[in-house]
Amino acid sequence: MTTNREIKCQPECDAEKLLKLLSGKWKPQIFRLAVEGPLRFSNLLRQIPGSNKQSLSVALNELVEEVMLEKQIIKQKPLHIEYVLTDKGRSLLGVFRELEALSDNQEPKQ
Amino acid sequence: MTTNREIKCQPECDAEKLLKLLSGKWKPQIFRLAVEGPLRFSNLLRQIPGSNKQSLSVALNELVEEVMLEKQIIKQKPLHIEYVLTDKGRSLLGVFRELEALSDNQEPKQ
DNA sequence: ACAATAAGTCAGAAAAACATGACTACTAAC
DNA sequence: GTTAGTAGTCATGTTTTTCTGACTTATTGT
Repeated sequence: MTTNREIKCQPECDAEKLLKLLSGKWKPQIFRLAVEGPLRFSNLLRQIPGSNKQSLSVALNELVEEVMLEKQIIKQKPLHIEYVLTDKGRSLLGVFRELEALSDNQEPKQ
Repeated sequence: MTTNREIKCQPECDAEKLLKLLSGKWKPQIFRLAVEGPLRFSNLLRQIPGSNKQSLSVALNELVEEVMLEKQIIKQKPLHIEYVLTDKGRSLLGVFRELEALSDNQEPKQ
């Protein structure tokens, strides 16, 4: 009889996989930018100073693999690729909001 | 005029620090066990298969440092140490619940 | 004094994550 | 056919994280 079941997560549960998916070095920034609109590779490189092609490429592929982003080939004049937030990806915003709420509350700084 | 400000987080914001704090290899499991009651070092080692002293020690110290856990010396018969979830630590459960809600919803498996 | 239990620390090794620079593939313009 | 733009991959190297096993400190029991 477990009276306190506030977290029901098991060792290698989905929640932990999800957490891991969010916590790469550049993933949070990618999310942050993705909510503002479709991402393009070369833009990301410019918009995330200190990052690099390889790491961004890996991060994007992982996020596409987990259906957080969708990769779309835009067949227009200069033919390019857009990474768009999926519904699943969008649903993760709640997690970020929770995190923000906490850091706002707990470290009010003056 | 940013019309879509769903995430206001800046590159090295508190939310990302928080995320990083949660995402060590053993931290989520430590949290999961901490909500069920005070932790003891030797118990953790047994309860988290595959972990090791060094890593748990580092993780616990970080969590204590960030006031997620409190270290208490119990002056009783076999004199031992307990790591207890603080209010701050408890407030992080919301993040885990968000994560769980998502993984439940999105991968219903059957 | 000696052994046992609890809670670690420390140095070094191994594994995982991340970064760099050179290179590739495709398209379109000149 | 050469140049330029976009979107990468690849091999390699560096850095960070995690693991292992030996050692330490403190308390209690015999």
